[in-house]
Amino acid sequence: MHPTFQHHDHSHCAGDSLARAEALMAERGARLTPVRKRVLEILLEAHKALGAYDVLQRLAAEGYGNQPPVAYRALDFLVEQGLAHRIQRLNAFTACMHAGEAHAPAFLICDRCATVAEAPVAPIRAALEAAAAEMGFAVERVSLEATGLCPACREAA
Amino acid sequence: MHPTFQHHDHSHCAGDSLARAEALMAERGARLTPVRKRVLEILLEAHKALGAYDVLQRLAAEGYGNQPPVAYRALDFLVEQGLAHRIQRLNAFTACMHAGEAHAPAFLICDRCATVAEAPVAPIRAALEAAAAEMGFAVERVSLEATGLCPACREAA
DNA sequence: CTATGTATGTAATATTATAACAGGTCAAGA
DNA sequence: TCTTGACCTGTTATAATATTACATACATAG
Ligand SMILES: [Zn+2]
Ligand SMILES: [Zn+2]
Ligand SMILES: [Zn+2]
Ligand SMILES: [Zn+2]
Repeated sequence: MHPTFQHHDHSHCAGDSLARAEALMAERGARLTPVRKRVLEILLEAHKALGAYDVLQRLAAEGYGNQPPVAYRALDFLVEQGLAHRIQRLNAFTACMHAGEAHAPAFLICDRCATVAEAPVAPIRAALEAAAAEMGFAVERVSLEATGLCPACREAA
Repeated sequence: MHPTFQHHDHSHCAGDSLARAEALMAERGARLTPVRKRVLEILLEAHKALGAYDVLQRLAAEGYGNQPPVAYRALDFLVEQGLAHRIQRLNAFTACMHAGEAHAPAFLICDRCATVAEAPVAPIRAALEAAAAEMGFAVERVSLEATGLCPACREAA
């Protein structure tokens, strides 16, 4: 079973990801400011997709600004930097589990518990690009999102 | 080059699709009422993704109701019946070019002109389902959307 | 220090979507 | 025929998501 779906001490992977993120940002000269860092932490702690307003609520509770742009700007930054992904289907955001690794992820979204896992699908992307090229279309960005039931919810059902 | 991206007399494919839709609905005992039919026509005429409010505006101009549910209900019906698709990335809807054919489409969305084409990707879906199964995840619905440049806009650029 | 670019805070507004309820149509069955 | 029930349409109101515009603060380079 994939680690995302296993019961695990999540504080570990959150800590690791955070450290990796800080290293990456330093390397690139990008600024992981307090708000941005806190938003990343919030996403990592949640381990599932959160809406911008969910994030905003938590920020506000901690003394950061409580207007939508505060959340959207931080989230947009994280997405640009590849530290988070946007899940179109949910109008929500999730921390990237492979920051800096140059990956073309597919997202597996549980309909029940909203857990989001990233599946590796490089070959799929290649196949799509080939099909598109035949049609004369130049692919730039791909989003591949699947909904269904995660192992835990499947058992429960 | 794929037909969607070619210059073509679009009234033909719109007419064909509409006829096919009526046949399908009759077969299933579903009702393609005037509003629903008109919405499908609007999508077919546009040949690109339209937002619910774009559709609504046209409906209202023709004497139908001018409140959001009028558009959303018709669009939801068309999507349920497989006569249209929702494009998550654009919060928009587009007529299906293969109604009744049981297909798992990928959408190629032009960043410039918003034209949307359906690419056939049955093998891709199979590959994704296999990858997900290995992680214990049961896929139910897949949405695969790519943005980029269509042939025409590519030439222009 | 001062200018410059960048980040944050806030108000206002735009865009997308749904809930809840009132009538209207139509066909099946008493 | 009349009633019932399913379903479609219309409308009001509101929720949820997202952006624009502008003011302020803060860093760093010159
Ligand atoms: Zn990722
Ligand atoms: Zn689940
Ligand atoms: Zn289709
Ligand atoms: Zn184009």
